[in-house]
Amino acid sequence: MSLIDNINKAFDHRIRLGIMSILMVNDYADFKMLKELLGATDGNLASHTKALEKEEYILVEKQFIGRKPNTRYSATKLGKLQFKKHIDALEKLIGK
Amino acid sequence: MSLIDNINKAFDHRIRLGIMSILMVNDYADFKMLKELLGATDGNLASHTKALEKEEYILVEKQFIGRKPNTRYSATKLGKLQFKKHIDALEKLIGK
DNA sequence: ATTTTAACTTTGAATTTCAAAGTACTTTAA
DNA sequence: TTAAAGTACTTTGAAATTCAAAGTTAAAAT
Repeated sequence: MSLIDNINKAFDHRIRLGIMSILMVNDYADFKMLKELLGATDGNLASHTKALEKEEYILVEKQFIGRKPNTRYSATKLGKLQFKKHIDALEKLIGK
Repeated sequence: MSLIDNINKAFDHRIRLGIMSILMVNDYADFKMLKELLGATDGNLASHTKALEKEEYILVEKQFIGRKPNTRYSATKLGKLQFKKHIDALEKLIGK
């Protein structure tokens, strides 16, 4: 068991780290919100949300608000758990 | 200025994060030590140290110990500074 | 009616990651 | 003493990932 075993590969990237951080404190965030908060381009954000969705760390819900499409994201129970583990591992790694 | 502006891309990867963490508390670490602590393969570790070297975040020194080649790494002043900034940014991001 | 804006998705090129194989010795064992 | 095994990396190139440009579809503004 190495030093970085509990560092989760899925959260290695700063945009995915950002997405999860946002979804830990907000029940939902939509595409636009994530995009603005993270300063990501559309395609880039889409691929990172897709990666987290694939791991089942976030849930994607598509709906219409009025007549406009809207995609909103939330963290799954698994995602929250794994993210917490990741943070703990990070703290252990850097906190000494 | 977005949420993740101060998250340093160079430290996004867990192996590079591990290397820097080790070099923050140890003046030096050699290839073998990094490899064991991080559980990385040779080629993989080499490419991550190269990436950090390119940014001038670590210093690479090659010497012989007895008759064996030995490569040791240390964090540069810049590397330490940038890593601290990164950690601060991480804490801000995840600490609520 | 036409242009602009919004909210994404698709695409594929560029970059990054990774481990297998290679290099250049040194050490051990026969 | 010479062959086999180990050490300490480096090189290579295939695979995976990242990224933004361009595309799509429809709404809003002019």
